[in-house]
Amino acid sequence: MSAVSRTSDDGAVEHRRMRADARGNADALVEAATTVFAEAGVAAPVRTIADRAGVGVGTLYRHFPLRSDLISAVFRRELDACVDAAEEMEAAMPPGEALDAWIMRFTGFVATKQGLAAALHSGDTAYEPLAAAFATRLVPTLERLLSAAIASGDISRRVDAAEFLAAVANLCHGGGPSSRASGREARMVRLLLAGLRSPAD
Amino acid sequence: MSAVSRTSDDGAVEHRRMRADARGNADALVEAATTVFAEAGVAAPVRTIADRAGVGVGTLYRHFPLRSDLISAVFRRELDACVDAAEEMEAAMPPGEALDAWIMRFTGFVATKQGLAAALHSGDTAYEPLAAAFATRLVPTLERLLSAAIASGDISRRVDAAEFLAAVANLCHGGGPSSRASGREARMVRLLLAGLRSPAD
DNA sequence: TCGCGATTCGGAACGACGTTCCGGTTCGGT
DNA sequence: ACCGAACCGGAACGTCGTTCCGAATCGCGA
Repeated sequence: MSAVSRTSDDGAVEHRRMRADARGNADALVEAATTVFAEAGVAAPVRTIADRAGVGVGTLYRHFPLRSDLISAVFRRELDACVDAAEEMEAAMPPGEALDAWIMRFTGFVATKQGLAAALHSGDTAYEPLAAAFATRLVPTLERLLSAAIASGDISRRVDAAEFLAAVANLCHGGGPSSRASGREARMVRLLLAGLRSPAD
Repeated sequence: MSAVSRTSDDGAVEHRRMRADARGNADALVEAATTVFAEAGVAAPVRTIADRAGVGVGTLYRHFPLRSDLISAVFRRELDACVDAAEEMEAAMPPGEALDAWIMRFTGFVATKQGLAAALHSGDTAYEPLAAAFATRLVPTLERLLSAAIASGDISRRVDAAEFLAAVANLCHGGGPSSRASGREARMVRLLLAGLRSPAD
């Protein structure tokens, strides 16, 4: 474990001690991946991303040896925004509402990422670091929201935060790039939230 | 639409007007696929199935031109059993319990079929006939159960049967071939069911 | 300013996969 | 027993993820 100032803790791009061209390519790759993922989902062919970045596949693999590294780099920013939103919601509304609002926020995040949830639960070991990154940031946030909502009496059931998060993510897989599918997913997520209110058996 | 006696309505094996060797191979393929799907999930390589059946890939594609045809053939029997179970449950218990029991039965069915739900929602058009077959058999069953439970006052929310079914299936994707994952999924499905009891907003 | 070595680049190459295709084989009615 | 139709098997093609290495490039020290 040589300690040479990693910019992120998930194996993504190192921004120090890098040649200028290398860094330029890494940035171009993240940008290209962002576009391609949005258009074709996270399962998009690697070569498509490399081509769009004007770079060979070798270069892509040099910077992101694991497929999950590239995905992490692309979604880390949005993930942070999602976590930050929780703090604002906690401050602005009662626990029960904050919980609902944040879950719906999370739903919106996942629903637009075609194939993200599928990748996370594919069992493919290559995605475990990515799943871990999500869990590290998201699970504590949800735990806080759940605890507060229980303390205030807004919800009556105690559930495992990781389980609940995985469930919500799973609920958002649905029907490819089609447009109005999001309505269906949101309805089912709301149903799940309603379940938290119903008395435990 | 030439009407020459199809044994099933989803494009699977024709059991009439077939040479004896052809039919033997078709049966061997279904049997092999059953084993392989159970061991490695529905995404298992085609060649694995052909090898296990002692047959070339050409033969496999001759009998099942669409991947979904093979999957249909394998799961149709279990699917029928699932539908039949609903009738027994309706006769044996009150509507609310019957609904719960059948949904958990369905959960058990889907949970053991690695990748089935993922395939159904992959957006790949090859799976649309399969999805249609599931919907045709399962949706009316769930609609009946839901209506009865509403009429008896056991549940208070009205939901779309197809949506709910898709949601339950999605909930069961989780974590690959690992063993005790089913507990998590069942818990979340129960939470969804609890949501049906909570008063509509 | 120049040179040289470490670093990075690009794409050819490999293996796995789904799918198509066709020459050879086998069935089964006559 | 014969012959055409139906069927079989696996070679072959295109796509994908991933690895590998000779060639090109950068940037530090002189």
